[in-house]
Parts: sequence; C-alpha cells; structure tokens
Amino acid sequence: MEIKERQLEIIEAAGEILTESGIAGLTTKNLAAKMGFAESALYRHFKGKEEIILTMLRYLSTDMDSRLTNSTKDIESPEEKLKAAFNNQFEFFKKNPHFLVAIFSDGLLEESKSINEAILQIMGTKRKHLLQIIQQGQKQKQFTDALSADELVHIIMGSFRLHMLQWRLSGFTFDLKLKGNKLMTNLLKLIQPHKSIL
Amino acid sequence: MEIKERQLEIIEAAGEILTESGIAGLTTKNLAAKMGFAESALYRHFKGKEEIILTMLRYLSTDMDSRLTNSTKDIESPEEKLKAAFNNQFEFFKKNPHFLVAIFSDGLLEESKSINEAILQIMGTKRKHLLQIIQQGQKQKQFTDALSADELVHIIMGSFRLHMLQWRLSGFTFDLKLKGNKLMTNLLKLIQPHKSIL
DNA sequence: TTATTGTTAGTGAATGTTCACTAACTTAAA
DNA sequence: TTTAAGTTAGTGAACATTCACTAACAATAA
Repeated sequence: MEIKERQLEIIEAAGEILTESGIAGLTTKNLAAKMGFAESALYRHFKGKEEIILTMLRYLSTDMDSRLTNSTKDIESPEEKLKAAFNNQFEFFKKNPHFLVAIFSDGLLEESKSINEAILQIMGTKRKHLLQIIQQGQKQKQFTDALSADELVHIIMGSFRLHMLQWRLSGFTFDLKLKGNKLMTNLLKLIQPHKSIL
Repeated sequence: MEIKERQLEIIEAAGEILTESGIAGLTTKNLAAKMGFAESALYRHFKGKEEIILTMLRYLSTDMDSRLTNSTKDIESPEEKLKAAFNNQFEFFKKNPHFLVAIFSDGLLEESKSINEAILQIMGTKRKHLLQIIQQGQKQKQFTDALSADELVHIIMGSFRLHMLQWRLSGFTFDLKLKGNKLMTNLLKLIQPHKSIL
C-alpha cells in the first residue's frame, strides 16, 4: 500500500478539515477547495471518500508504529522510554495538529466497518508500545505491580487522550509538550512502586 | 428552560438513534420515524434540529449535576463518595447508553458554537464534582497530595472516559459497572497517600 | 345549550441545499 | 502519442425545513 505524494497532500488536507470542522466539515467540496482544485479531481487520486479516510487512518497507524519504535529503541530505562514515547507523540502532533484525528477518531465511528477497524488498529498500535514498556518496567521493579500492566496502560492512555482533547478544545493555545511532560511526571509519580503509609 | 414531556420523549428517541447509528443516523427523517409521526411534526416541538441536540445536551448536564449531588451527599468518606459517584454514572449509562454521546460528543463537536458550549458544560459539571471530592480527600489525608487535586482529577476523568469509549467500541458487550469498579479500585490504589520505596 | 375562537399535535407535499460521485472534455508533460 | 491531472457541468439521493391544511379538544360568551 504505497501512498503517492499527491495522495499524502490530500489526506493532510483532510486531516486539517477534520481538526478544524469535525466530521461534518469533511465534504468532497471542502476538501477540493482546500486543495485548490475541483471536486472531480479528487477522484483522479482516490476511488472515493471512504478510501481517502481509510488511507489517512492506515497511514497514521503505520507511521505511529515506526515512530514509536524508533524513538524508544536506543533507550534502556523504561521510565525514559515512556517519556521518549510521549515526547515523540507530542512533537508529532505539535507539528501535525491536523492528524489529531488519529486520537479523536471517535467522530468517525460507525461510518463504515473498515473505518472502524482502522480506528481500532491505531489504538491497538499505541497500546502495544505502551504495554511493552510498562511490562519491562514492572519486571525491573521500576513501576508498581499493584496493578496489571494492562490496567496501568489504560490509565496512562486515558490521561493522554484527555490531554490531547483539552489541547484541541483550547484551540491549541497551551504548550502541548510542556504540559504533557508535567502530566507524564505526574503519572510516573503515581505508578512508582510504593507502599501505603497506612 | 423547561422541557415538556413530549420534548423529552423526542430527545430520548434522538439518543437511541445516536446509539444505534451514530451521529450520521440522526436525521429528521429517522427521528420522526422513531417517534411514529411525520417529519414536520418535529417542528411543533422544536425550532429545528440544532435545538433538539442542544436541549438533549442541556438536559443531560442538569440531570448529571443533580444525580452526582444526590448520590454523594449522604456519604462521609471521600473514597466512598468517589465510588458512589462513579457507580451512579455507570448505572445511568447502563440504563441510558444512548446518552453516552454526551461523553463522546467529539463527533458533535464543531457542529455549532452553542453545541460546543453545551458539551464543555457537561465536562465541567463532571469535573466540578470530582474536584470537590478529591480536595476533601486530600484534606483528610486519604488521597496523595503529591499531585494537585486538578491533576488527580485529570487522570481520573481520562481513565473514566477511555473506559466508556471501550464499552462503546465493544458494542456494550462487557459489564460496564463491574469493570468500572475494578478501574475505580485501581485508581484508588494509585492515589493513596504513599511513600516511594526508593 | 350552542356558536365562536383558539390551541395543540399532527399530516403530506414541496422547497432549496448539499451530498458523493460521474461523464466528457482539455491541457501539458514525458 | 500517450498518460496524468486537471476542468465544467451535470446526476440522483438525501438532507433540514416550510407550507397550507386538519382533526380533536378547551375555554368563553351569547
């Protein structure tokens, strides 16, 4: 599944529209306008609208997978791995806020079966990477094992998603990375191995 | 802003459609069909579609506010309050899964300015209640103060939202309350006041 | 008691708009 | 000369909304 240059430009434009105006704004008319050509020109590059969305989601999943792999592969400490993974995500979305749809594809939900699968794939990719890191950290006694790795990942992913949502709702006004690192610090405090003081 | 009985029936039908078919399925045609009358009859009760959605969201916010107040007012312990608040939410959404749209209204996002505000209002209501409980718990040294109340609330809300999203993605197949209580237990473990063992 | 008047909740037909998509044609570069 | 990437001008379907109208009921005044 190779993506041509022009196709990439189109799915980037589609991402921009989704971020700006939500799913209802993503019409062939708006997309063509953003690209600066006629609606019909879209069909030179894609079979139809669904293929545009699918290509975007699949591209995002693949890209995120390799980004997360690369950004953590040279790091030993699980704690640092976690930080690196999140920083990579923050930097990516800071540079490409239009691809925030990767996180908030809830709106695309139920559009079609294959779109649904593509969304699950993205969440699965993220979860896969986090799970690996958390499991390693638990083995090395750097993270608590009062909770299973799955359960820790859930809490981390949930916090991360809400962080991104608030950034979007704020109109991208605060520093995603700065505030994100604060959140990461907070999460790390909580998942430290610890004994109750009671 | 009083809601008449017939209006309530209509926004309930709208919620059902949202659950079954998502935002794309919520058309005047489908809504009228579900109500068993002609499309035009909708306009006897609401100015337009936007007013229907707005009324639904505002009703939800008000309702959630009083539910959360009532479900926690007779409880002393902040920990039990937290449990009660979440259980109240779980029970509500189990009974009215169609109103999940209020939580995952990302899809509704940017449909209109007032809809956006109504969504923010719902999140704000939830946050307000949690913040109160967490602050009380911190004062009584039952929750950690390694993080600010705001920061704890963020993590709790994020986990809760993801829990609901997964329930929806699963097609409402798992037991929301059961799994939700497990999540609550996990969160309580993490936010206990604790000292690092390092 | 009985017209008068108004209200509520519905109908079916029609409106104009927007949607994704297509056919036929043009232009320019390889 | 062929092919890629665009154009204009359309399509039918679905959309929210408006229209004139009606049946059933309630309140009031003659």
